[in-house]
Amino acid sequence: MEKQTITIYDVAREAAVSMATVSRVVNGNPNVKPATRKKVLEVIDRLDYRPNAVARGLASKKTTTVGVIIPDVTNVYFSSLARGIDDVAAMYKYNIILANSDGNEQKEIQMLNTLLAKQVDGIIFMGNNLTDELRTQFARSKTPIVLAGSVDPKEEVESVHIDYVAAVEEAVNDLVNHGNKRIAFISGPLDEPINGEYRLKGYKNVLKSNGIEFDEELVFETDSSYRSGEVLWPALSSANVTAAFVGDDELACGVLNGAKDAGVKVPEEFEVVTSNNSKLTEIVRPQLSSITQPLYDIGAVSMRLLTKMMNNEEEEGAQKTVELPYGFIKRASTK
Amino acid sequence: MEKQTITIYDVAREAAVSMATVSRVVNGNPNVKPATRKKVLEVIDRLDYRPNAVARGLASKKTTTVGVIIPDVTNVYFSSLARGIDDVAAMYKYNIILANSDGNEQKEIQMLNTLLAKQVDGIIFMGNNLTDELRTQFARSKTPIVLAGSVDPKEEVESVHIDYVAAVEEAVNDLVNHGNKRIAFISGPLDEPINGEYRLKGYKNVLKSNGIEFDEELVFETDSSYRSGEVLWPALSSANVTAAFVGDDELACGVLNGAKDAGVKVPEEFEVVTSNNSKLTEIVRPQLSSITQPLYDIGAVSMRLLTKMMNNEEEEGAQKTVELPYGFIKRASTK
DNA sequence: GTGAAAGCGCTAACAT
DNA sequence: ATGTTAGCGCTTTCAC
Repeated sequence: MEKQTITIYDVAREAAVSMATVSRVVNGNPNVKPATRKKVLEVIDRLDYRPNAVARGLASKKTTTVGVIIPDVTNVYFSSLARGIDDVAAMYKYNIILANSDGNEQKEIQMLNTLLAKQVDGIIFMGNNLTDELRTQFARSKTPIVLAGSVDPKEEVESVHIDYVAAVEEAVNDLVNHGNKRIAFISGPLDEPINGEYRLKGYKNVLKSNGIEFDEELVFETDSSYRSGEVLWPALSSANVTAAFVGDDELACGVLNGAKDAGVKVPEEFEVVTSNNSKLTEIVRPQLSSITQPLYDIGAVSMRLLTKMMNNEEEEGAQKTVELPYGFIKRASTK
Repeated sequence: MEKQTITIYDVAREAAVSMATVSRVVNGNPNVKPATRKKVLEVIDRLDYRPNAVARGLASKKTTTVGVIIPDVTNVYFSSLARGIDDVAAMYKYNIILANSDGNEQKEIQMLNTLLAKQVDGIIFMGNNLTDELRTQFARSKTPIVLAGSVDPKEEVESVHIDYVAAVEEAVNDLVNHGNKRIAFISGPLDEPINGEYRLKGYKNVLKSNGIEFDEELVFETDSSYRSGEVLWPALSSANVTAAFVGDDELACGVLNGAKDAGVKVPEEFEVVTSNNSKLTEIVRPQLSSITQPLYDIGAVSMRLLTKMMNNEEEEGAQKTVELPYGFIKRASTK
């Protein structure tokens, strides 16, 4: 004896009204006489009726859910963005389908397609490399998409992020001002525009305006893991580096600990600045000076922007790119 | 001129077959002549047809999506579980609706209801306090639910976790073996069973079997934040503590740094063990000895269990509780 | 192996 | 203010 799912029709019959009326009260449509509303509400309560969102989605062509493609929830940078996204989503009554991609293009494309199949009303994409293939796939559907915490070099897709070039300039400038000439540039894959294009440009700009020659040997490309940073010191040391700009906090913690474990004095002999000001920067000793990014806000603003796009509230010809303010916080890892 | 969404019916017409047949090839039903299948597939490709998962969900009463209620994605403990959940979900072609609750019962109930309204096929609940109200709400629906990384003291809901009592016993025993008599018990809210019931019991058990009297003054209840740990040293110090068991890694990092910043030598003068063996334990100096929990696996196993429940593959009268093995890793924060 | 037809539970005109 | 009636795009018997 299966428990029968109870539908809008059951409520209508019990309340002796039409399903249209039930639908109206469920959806808060004001065109219902208070007495009727009350009666319907009672029946709904008595029958423990719950509107079926799937049926509603099919009929209305809106699912009030948005897809979120994330490289890895386990990474604080991304989970901070995700939290901002979810909070704003909840505020606007949306839910989030979260899918981990590991930054793998094939997975990203595949996720995108399942999300579209599930009729999400919009998509937030976090990823470090917006390939052409991906851009093509995006274009296939008319579902609004925004990039959170990343950049579309071609500026075809809406995105929310900070000015990476300027932020890195500020950080590296600090290092130069302390007299450092040989400053390492340490980051994840350079084929990710955020690293190879923007951050590197900021780094080079500062060197140039200070008359320091750019030295290819001081660019260290790794993955962004703690471990990769930890084992980097010997290489840094033999390159006679006295300071480092690092593009990721976990990586920076590794670099810092690797140096310290080798007996190097920080910041006296070696200065480090990092990029994301996540919790980690305060947990290590010495605490890490860092560019500050409003991670939560980047997520929140992305989602807010997406809600506008989903409601066609977006101004025509509005800028595709939202730049949020960055900052710099000096801690003990720099002089 | 809106781009018309193309449906199964369009494909049927173009391929000169019935929609039933199209449905069959889309769903991999073998009862289709190869030639027909080929023809249909061609049309699907040509028309760029994508099955509408919402319509499918309405007709089949399965959405292939599961709800995941999580206190905070930003917390590594939970995000690690979440990653395990999502990976296994993906493996079984499910998607995840992720909702942050902040451990707030009202939000949890509300999320639960939206998830059910969205007709999720199952739910994974992460939370530290399974209240009666929540249990009642769970019972209202027949949707399978499993608890990940937490315990239902009444054992009414399926759950996956480690043996917290035994794990804490092992950790505290280590501390006792090093000659410590005054060992602090530091954790988040004691009204969460995992803290106030299981962990505390393990702690007391060890004291008892070693003839050490339990001292209420050595129990420190805080929230689980880094900051709360950081400011705890003065209190610990005046309680003449020589070691501490801590129930959360962030909290433990705070405790450790607070002590170190006050000039205390770790582990010589003060030993610390923590509970979750997250990345943080290796990032701080000295590195933290810790209970090890297979976080990713707890998530993965929870999801696997849920898939079985969703397919009614679960053995009748099977144990409601899955206990995964814990471990203990000695690092530099203990002698 | 294939088709016809009846829903799935709801929204959204359109009437009244 | 309320009811009637088509769908929404698909799955799923049940025939053939």
